[in-house]
Amino acid sequence: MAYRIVGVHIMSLPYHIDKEYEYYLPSDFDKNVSRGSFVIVPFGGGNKKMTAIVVSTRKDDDISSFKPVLSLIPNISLSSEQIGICYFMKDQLFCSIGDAVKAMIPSAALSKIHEIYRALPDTDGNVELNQKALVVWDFIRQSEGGVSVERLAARFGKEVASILPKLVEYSYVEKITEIKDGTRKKEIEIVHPKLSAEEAEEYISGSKKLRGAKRILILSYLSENGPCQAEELCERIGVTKKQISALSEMGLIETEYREILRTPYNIKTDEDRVSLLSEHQSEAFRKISELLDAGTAKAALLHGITGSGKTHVIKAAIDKVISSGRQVIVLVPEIALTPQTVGTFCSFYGDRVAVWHSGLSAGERYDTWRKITSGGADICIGTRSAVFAPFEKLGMIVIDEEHEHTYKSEQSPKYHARDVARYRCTKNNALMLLSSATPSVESYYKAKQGTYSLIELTERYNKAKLPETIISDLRADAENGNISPIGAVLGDALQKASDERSQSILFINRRGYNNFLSCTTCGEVITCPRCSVSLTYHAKSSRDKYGYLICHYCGHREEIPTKCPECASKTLNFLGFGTQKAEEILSEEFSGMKVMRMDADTTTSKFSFDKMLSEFRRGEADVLIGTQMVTKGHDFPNVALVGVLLADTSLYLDDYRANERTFALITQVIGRAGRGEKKGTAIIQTYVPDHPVLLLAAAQDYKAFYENDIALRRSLIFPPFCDIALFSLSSADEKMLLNVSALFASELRRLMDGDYADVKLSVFGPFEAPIYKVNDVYHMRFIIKCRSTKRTRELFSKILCDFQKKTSKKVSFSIDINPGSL
DNA sequence: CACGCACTTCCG
DNA sequence: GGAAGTGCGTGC
Repeated sequence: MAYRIVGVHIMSLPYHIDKEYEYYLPSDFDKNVSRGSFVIVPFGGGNKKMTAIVVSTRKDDDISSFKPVLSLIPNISLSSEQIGICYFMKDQLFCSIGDAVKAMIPSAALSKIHEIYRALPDTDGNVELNQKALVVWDFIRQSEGGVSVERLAARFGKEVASILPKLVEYSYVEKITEIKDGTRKKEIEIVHPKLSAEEAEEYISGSKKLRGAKRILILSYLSENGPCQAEELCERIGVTKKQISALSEMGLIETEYREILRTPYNIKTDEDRVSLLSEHQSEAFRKISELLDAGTAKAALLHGITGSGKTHVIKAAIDKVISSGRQVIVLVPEIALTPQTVGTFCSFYGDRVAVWHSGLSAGERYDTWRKITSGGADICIGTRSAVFAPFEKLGMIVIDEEHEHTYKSEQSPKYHARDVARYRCTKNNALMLLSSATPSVESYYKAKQGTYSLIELTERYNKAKLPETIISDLRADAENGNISPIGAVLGDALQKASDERSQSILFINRRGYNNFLSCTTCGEVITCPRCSVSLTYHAKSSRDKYGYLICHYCGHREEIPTKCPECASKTLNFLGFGTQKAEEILSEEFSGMKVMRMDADTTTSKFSFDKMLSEFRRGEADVLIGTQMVTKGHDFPNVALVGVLLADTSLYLDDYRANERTFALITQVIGRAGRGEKKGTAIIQTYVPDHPVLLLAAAQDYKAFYENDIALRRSLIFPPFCDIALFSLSSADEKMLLNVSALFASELRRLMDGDYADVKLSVFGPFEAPIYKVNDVYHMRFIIKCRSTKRTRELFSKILCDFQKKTSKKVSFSIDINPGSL
């Protein structure tokens, strides 16, 4: 008789042993097991129960060499497309299939395996225990219902792991593995009247006896008002759940449990809202329309200057996809920072929208997931992980503000939403629509090359005016002895705005805290001799008494110069200061103005963020000073002045994307000024007023910026002309880490000279990570310029597996392909 | 000679 | 990752 054999990937195994393992299905087993199902299997010498996903099935007569599948996890499975995404992620990102699955599905959907130890009653004649084991046993004996391993480990430390098997062996305790159903649906209890009005009346009037005035009250309420939610009933007439269930047991009423989906957003449809497309917008829509009609996978970049009404075009495209019976995913950089985008879509599409982001509770995520799989939504709008929304007929994925770094995951698996989106669109013959006012150089390059269709919106909607932009030279202030972060030009403008009773926004770059060295005389910034990036200051450590400057790309390191290499003056200064300091200074220098500070410290909850914004909109402060979050699209009609305190901080971040980020940031800031009737002013303070990126941003000339930057990247070989692989090694044992890093370097060289001579790599490293020691763990890294081809990935995968197998577990390895920052 | 531990091996 | 297997040092 033939048995079914399933190939599975076990969920929590490290990368180097993550492969397909085969198990047989016992003959009486659930017939529903198929590719995509989740199962529990015994694994390893101890036959530990593990969650696994089925990726293949076949038949075989001989099952002698296999272990059996233990059980099927109900209510969840992956589609073929989703399994495909997992393999794609494993191949591209060097993560296990299990890690990919975890990134994709809500954690609440998978059952959790709990190991619980419980004392056995009869312990006579047992082997004697040592002191420690006795204490542990006593602890287990005293806790009713058993204790989890986690709690024992927390109470007695890691050594319990060696004690517990003995306690089990000598029958002091038993080990129970329970599988808790993770799928907690939220249900509401609805109470129905069961009696006819006449029958109920008999109880209410007292002609039929029923004890308890409250019970009679329930009957009379139900017969008058019909079915009611139990909680509401309790609240309205002051009864308890117990009284309801008592009546239910007596058969006088009926209770029904109905699953409800938790929706954290209050969604209202606003069907009156009709938007007519301008001529330019119609033209853009027409091009997108063609791509949608093509019937094959397409990708497009919608490049539209701020205020050109990209959202209207996107909305029209979404309408078209939905009316053809397919579904849409809309990705936004961050839900909290784009409430109006979310609000807009919700008002257009009502409850056909599913909102997905990291702020959802586990239960809310699970409900949203179910809403999508059950066909209850046509649009999923959300952050990065919404790219996995389980639609079956995906027609389009929109990535709004395509250049934002939040689309790259910082945790493993370190995927980029754009790459997953492209994969999904290819498999679904769908359209990937990127949208931005300041596209990433990589995407614009692809558009220029023809990989993406380029759609441009060059005209401002409603003829809104661009603000006047002034680049203010801080060196002039320095010469006049003004060391305040608010220069003369900005100071005057602030005063003037205040006099005219209009508001101002000041933006300060959160990044860049005393981290690079600049000459206040000539504006020169100390940069790396081999790379076109600034050197980062590293504070002194036990090994370097005075601190040093380092390049994060090639590892170049030098002492802190005492004079400027360009003009020889001794006015080198560390640049960068925080929002708090700026707020302080502002209040001192402009005592009449009310200042509001908005940064990560003052907006700990999403609630406070919205609250501050509406306070500012109501005019409760003259100046809003803050980090990145003040630059995101909120309409403040009374804001006429926008200032950037120091544009340089993001220019000289030691990252090849520094220019791109600065350009995007300044463009965005300028867009904040003069949204109302007044013509706005934007003031950009800098020590390098001639810097081309600043000039081009002030002129809002993206194309010139792009040409400039792409040329730079071409000559220095940075993406899109290569891929960057960041290999990280970390360990608490510094000496071992250094040894392994050296070993890694020589092994890499050996492979590059031998079996993988055809793979072209430029290896930089090993050198210390920017933050060498984190939580007593040391970090080393290699930066490798390469092309992420099949062969390159084979090489990376091989060396990663080899080292994880060979090296002691005290050192851990990871790869990040094209990291968000370095 | 037993046991405790570091280190290696393998998991279907 | 984790359990079992291997080999060696220490302790009565």
